[in-house]
Amino acid sequence: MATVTANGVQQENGFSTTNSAGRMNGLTLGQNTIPMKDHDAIKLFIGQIPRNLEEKDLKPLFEEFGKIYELTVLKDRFTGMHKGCAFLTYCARESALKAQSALHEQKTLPGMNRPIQVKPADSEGRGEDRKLFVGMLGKQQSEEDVQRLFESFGQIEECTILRGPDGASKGCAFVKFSSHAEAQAAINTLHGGQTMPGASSSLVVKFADTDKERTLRRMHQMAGQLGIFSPMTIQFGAYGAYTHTQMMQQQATLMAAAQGSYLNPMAAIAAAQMQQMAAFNVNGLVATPMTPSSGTSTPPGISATAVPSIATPIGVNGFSAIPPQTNGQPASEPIYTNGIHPYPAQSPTVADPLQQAYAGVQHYAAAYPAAYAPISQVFPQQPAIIPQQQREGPEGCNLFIYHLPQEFGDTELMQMFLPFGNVISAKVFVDRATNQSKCFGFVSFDNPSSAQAAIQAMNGFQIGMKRLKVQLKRPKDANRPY
DNA sequence: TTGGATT
Repeated sequence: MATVTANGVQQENGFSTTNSAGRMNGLTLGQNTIPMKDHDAIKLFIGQIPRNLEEKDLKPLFEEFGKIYELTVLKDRFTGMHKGCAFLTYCARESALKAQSALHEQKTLPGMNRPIQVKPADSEGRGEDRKLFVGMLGKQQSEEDVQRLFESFGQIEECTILRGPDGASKGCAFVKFSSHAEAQAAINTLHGGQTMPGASSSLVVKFADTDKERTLRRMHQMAGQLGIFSPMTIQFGAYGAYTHTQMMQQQATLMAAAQGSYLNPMAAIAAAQMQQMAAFNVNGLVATPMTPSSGTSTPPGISATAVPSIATPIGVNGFSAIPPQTNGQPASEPIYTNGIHPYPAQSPTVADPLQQAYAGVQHYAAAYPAAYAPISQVFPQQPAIIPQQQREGPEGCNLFIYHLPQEFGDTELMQMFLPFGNVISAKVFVDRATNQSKCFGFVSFDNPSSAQAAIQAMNGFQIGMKRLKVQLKRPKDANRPY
């Protein structure tokens, strides 16, 4: 309990709040003490906190080292969800140093599998300009390995490998030097210079995102989340903006609910944020009716009235979705509406393996009429500025595809698998240096039966001289030794 | 030949 001494200096637990320098940490007005902090106080970042601990629960743990000026649990800006970390400022600088040495990596809070982090917040050292993001590390490389790699460039203040919830490395890290120049020197020498064992491309060394960039990234990620509504059910048209906004609100609500915060006011804030994004997010995927000859039939989930009239049953990016039946002639050149052909101008001959592939896929599409819908871009003059998020579906919904034609990109991959269900993500792996496809990729559906149907139909599917290999993606922890 | 990653 706090007591007030005769001279008005507040005491807690028998400790004087006057620090070693003789400065008072509290301004006492009657019974109320307004906390004051030293001018050289340090703001600490506290990491690895269980999400069920709030300020009141954390306070006792930290008060042991001195009077707390401010303790704030970090919450997600949009959902209000506890982020598992906090900022802590003691009134006295010394308390911060004591807490750091006593607690940092020294104990693990209940339910956490990594030790608590107690260190000066990034805002303290204006650390952003000397902090590096390191990508393309081998998954088995440790903090020590990374430290060895960087130590010759200067004094390393911090080295952290990013890990998933299970402790597995994400193949990237943060390395903070004591100066910008040291960090720059490391970039100059190490970036792109070598490929780590097990990494798919050469080492990436760059300055870490600033706060602003991080915020932008978050927004993009959130925009990408929209994709959990499959392209099949997303539509823009005369009422496009309304539909889109509605969808975003719904999305925000779902996100809040999914994260366990139920329906709280933050969802409304998130919805407002998303509306703002709606203003520039026009990665408009639109499903359109299947064939001209069956104009009354509409694929599941598509409301005929909402289909914009300017959309036509022509795939913009790859092959036509119309089975080549219009006049009884064999498949002719696909129709491109964006003026860009997916591969260099070539007269389409039957001998062209890729053309065969396209024709084959078209043929395949024809065999799955109910599921098949082409993709069109409704606002062709507006570039799709939100890139397709790479996202995994639930277990059993993610496919690994090998032996893709070199020319296949994300779009072609997606179109090839659309007949089997809602593709929530399609990603062809590309070599960073050459921008060339590595001829394998991933497709994620929103349900396992679509994935199974795709395996059944497409595994062994011949394209040119190669046969596709289509199988379930290995789960992340599959090849971990013990 | 198994997701290009930002506490």
